[in-house]
Amino acid sequence: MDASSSSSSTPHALTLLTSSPHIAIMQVSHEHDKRIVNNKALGTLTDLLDDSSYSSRRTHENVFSEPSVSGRMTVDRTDCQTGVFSGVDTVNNTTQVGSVISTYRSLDTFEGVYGPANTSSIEKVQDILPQSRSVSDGQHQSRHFANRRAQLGGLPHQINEHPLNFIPEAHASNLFEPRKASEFTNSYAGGSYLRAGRLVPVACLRDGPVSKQKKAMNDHDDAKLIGWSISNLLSKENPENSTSANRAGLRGTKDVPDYLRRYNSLLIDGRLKDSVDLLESMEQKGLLDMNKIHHASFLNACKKQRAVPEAVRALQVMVLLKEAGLKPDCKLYTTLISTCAKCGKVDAMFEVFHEMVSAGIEPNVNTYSALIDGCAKAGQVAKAFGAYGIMSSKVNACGESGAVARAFDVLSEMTAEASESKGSKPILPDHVTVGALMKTCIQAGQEYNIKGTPEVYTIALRSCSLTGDLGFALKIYEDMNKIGVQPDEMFLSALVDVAGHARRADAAFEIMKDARAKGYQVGTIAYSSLMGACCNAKDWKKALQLFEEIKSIKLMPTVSMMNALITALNAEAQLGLDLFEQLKIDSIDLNPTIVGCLTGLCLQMFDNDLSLGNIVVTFNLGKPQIENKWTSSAIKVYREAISTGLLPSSDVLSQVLGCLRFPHDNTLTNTFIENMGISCDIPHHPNVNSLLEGFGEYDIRAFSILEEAASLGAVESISMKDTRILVDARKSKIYTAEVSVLTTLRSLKHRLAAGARLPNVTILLPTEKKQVGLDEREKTLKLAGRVGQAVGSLLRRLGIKYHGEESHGKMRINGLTLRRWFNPKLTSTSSTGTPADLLPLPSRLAKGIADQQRNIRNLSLE
DNA sequence: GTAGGGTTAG
Repeated sequence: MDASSSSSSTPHALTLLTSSPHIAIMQVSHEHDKRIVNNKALGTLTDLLDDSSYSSRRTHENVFSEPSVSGRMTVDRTDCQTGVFSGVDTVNNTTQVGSVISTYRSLDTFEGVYGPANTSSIEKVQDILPQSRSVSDGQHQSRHFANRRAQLGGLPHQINEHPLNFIPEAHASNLFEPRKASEFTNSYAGGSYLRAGRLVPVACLRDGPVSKQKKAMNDHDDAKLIGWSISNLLSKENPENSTSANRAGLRGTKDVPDYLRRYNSLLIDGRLKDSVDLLESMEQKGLLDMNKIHHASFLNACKKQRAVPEAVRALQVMVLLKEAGLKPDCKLYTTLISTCAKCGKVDAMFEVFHEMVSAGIEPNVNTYSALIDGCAKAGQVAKAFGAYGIMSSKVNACGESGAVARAFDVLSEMTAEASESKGSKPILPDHVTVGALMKTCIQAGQEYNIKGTPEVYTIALRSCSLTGDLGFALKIYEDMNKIGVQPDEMFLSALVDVAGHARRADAAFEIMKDARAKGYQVGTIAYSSLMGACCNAKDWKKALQLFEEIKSIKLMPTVSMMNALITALNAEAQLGLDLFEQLKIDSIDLNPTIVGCLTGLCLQMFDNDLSLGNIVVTFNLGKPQIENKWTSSAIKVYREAISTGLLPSSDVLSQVLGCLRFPHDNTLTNTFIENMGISCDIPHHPNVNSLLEGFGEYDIRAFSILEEAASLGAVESISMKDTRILVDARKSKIYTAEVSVLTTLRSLKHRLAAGARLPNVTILLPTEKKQVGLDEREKTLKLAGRVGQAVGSLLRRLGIKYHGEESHGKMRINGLTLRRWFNPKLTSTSSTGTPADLLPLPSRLAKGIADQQRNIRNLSLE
C-alpha cells in the first residue's frame, strides 16, 4: 500500500477523496451508438455477407433474420405478397396479414439494428441463403405450395400458404426423412437436434383464445389424418423398444402410480434416457396420461445435465402424445428453448424456435427473452442483439400511432414490389385493405403478447454486460424510454452492472443518481449491483464510499453487496478487517453477512499464504500452532460473532476451520516428529501421523471450534455408538468434513487408550450424478464431490486404509485397521517433551520396551 | 408443481 492510499484506509477519509469526474450519460450513449453500429454490428454483418466465412458460420443467419420467415425476409416478399393478395381471402384473414407485416418488420429490424441495408447487401444475402430464392412466377410458386401441402399432410389451403409455414423446397418433400445437415440451413454441423418429421406442425392451444389460423390448425392437426401414428413412429425410432422396459428396470411394474414413482426416481437419479424409455413403455401399454407427468421437472433434470437431445426427445414424445391431452403450446416450446439456452446449445435453441414458428405457434416476449438469454449465455452476443432487434421492432409496433405508419409503410412496399414483378397485376389496396392492415398492426402486438416490459429489456442488457458494452445498454435504456416503459429496479441494477463491466464506476454512479432524480425505486437490488460495479471496475475506494452511503441511507447490506465490497478490497485485505473494526466504532451490529464475508476473506488470504509457503508453525511445549495473521483474524471474527449470539453458518465454520490447516509438506512433518522426541523412518512408517497433534493436518484449535459449534447446534454431532460410528458428511462443507473425520479419530484414540475395542467407522459423503454417453447408450455415473475427494485424500495422506469409494458416497474404516494405525512401530529417542496425551499407549509402551530389550540383546550378540 | 429480469466469488 502506498502512502496516499494508506492515509485513506478509513471509510470516512475516503468519502472526501473520491469525488469523481462525472460524465454525461447521453454523451456516452451517442458515442457508443456510433461505435456499435460501425464496428461491431457492421463488422459482424460484413462477415456474414462474406461467402467464404458463411459456410462455417451459417447459423449466424439468425442474427438478422426474423425466424418466423427463416432468413427469407429480404427475398420472400413475393411469396408473402401472393400468399396474401392472390392466394386467399386477404382482408378477412387478419392474422395472415399480420404475419406478412411481421415479415416486413423484420426487414426493418435488420435496418434498424445494422443501419440501412442497401440493395447490394440484400442481394448478397439472397445469394448466400440457398433456400431464399425469390419465387415470383406462378408455376414455380404453386409447385412450392403443393410440396408444402404434401409435407403438411394436406392441411387446408390457406394455412399452407401462410408465410409462416413457408419451408424451403429442399425440405418440403422429405420432411419425414432424416435430413443431412447441409440441407438444413439452421442445423448445426453435427446434425439436427430435431429430426425431420418428429416435430410436426401441431398447434393445439385449447386454453385461451384461439385465432382463426390456430383454429384451422387445430381442426386439422390430427396425427392420424396425416398418415402416421404414435406407435409406428415409436417403433421406427426405437427398434429396441422391447428392451427399453428392461433397461429402465421395469420388470414387475404394473400400475400407473408405480410407474410414476419409478419415473420420478429415474429423474432424481438423472437417468433421463431411462425415464423417456419408461414413458414410451407406458404409452405402449396404454397407461400414459401426459397430464400426470410434470414436464418442468423433466426439463430441469435436462438442464442440470445439459442434455438437450433428451429434452427434445421428450418433447417429441409429448407432441406425439398430444391426443393423450398434452398441449404443445408457446409455453412448452419456450420452456424447451429456455432449456437449450440454459445448456448453452444455441443451435438447438434456434432449431426449436424455427420448428415452433413452422408449427404456427407465435413466439411471445418470453420466447424472445429465452433466445436472447441463450445467445448471451453462449457468448454469441451478435445473435443476442439480433434477437433483441427483432423483438424490439415487434414491441414498437404495438402502439396504435405506430401501427398506422407501419401499415402505410407495408402498403407502399407491397405496391412497389407488385408493380415491379412481372406477370402480376399491380395491387391497389382500397380503404378496406388499409383498414384491415391497420387493425392487424394493432392486434399483432396484442395477439403475440409482445409487450414492452422491463423484464425483456433486462435480459437484453445481459448481452451488453458480457462485452462491457455500455453504449448499447444505454441505447436499450433509450428504446425503453421511447415507448414509455418505465425501468424498474432490476433493470437499473442490470444497467449499473453493465457500467461496472465496462469498468465505468463513474457511469454506474451517474446512472443511479439519474434514476434517483427521476424518482425510480432504487433499493438493495440496485445498490448491490452498484457495489458489484465498483468491484468489477476495480475501484475499492468508490466501493468504500458507497458502503458509507448505504449505511447513511439505512439500507441493510446484502450478502452480495458485502461480498462485492470485500472482493473490491481484495488487494487491500487489511482494509476489510479495518472495516470490521470500523463497524464496531460505528456501532453497526455484526450480522451473518459481514461475518461470512470476513471469514471468507481471511480464508482466501490464508490460502494465498498457504500456496506461497508462508504459513508459520511454531511449537509450544511440543504443540504445533499456526501463526498467521488471517488465521487469527478469522478466529477473532468468529469469536466475536458467537459472543454477540450469532450462530455460525456452515460456510463460516468451514472457512474458519480452513484457516487452521497445516501445510502438507514432509519437512513440517519431520519437524513435528523431532519436536515430539520421536524418531522414526518416515518412508517405513507412513502412519506416524497418528501420533501427531491434529494428526499433522489441523491446528488443534480446529477441534475445539468444531466441538463448540456442535454444542451450539450449528453442526450435527457425530453419532458415536459403541458398535458403530457414523460420520455423516453429506451436507458438510469441505473443511468441516475433514475436521469431523479427524475429531472422530481423536476420540477413537482416547477410546483405544482406555482399552476399548474400536468399532468400524462409516463416513457418508455427497456424490454427484452424471449421465454420460457410451456408444449411443447412456450410463449414469456417480462422481465424488469435492468433499468426498478431500476426505479420500485426507485418509490417504494419513495412511488409513478404507473400504468403498468416495464416488459411491460411502466409505468404511475397519476398527482393526484403526487399531493398527494407532500403533505405529517406532522408537523413542527421548521421553522429555512428549505431551501427556501423546504418551505411547500401554501396549505400545510394552512393545517399545520389548524392542529395546531385543535391541540390547542384539547388540550384545554382536 | 409447468416459460419469465439483476448483483460478488469459485
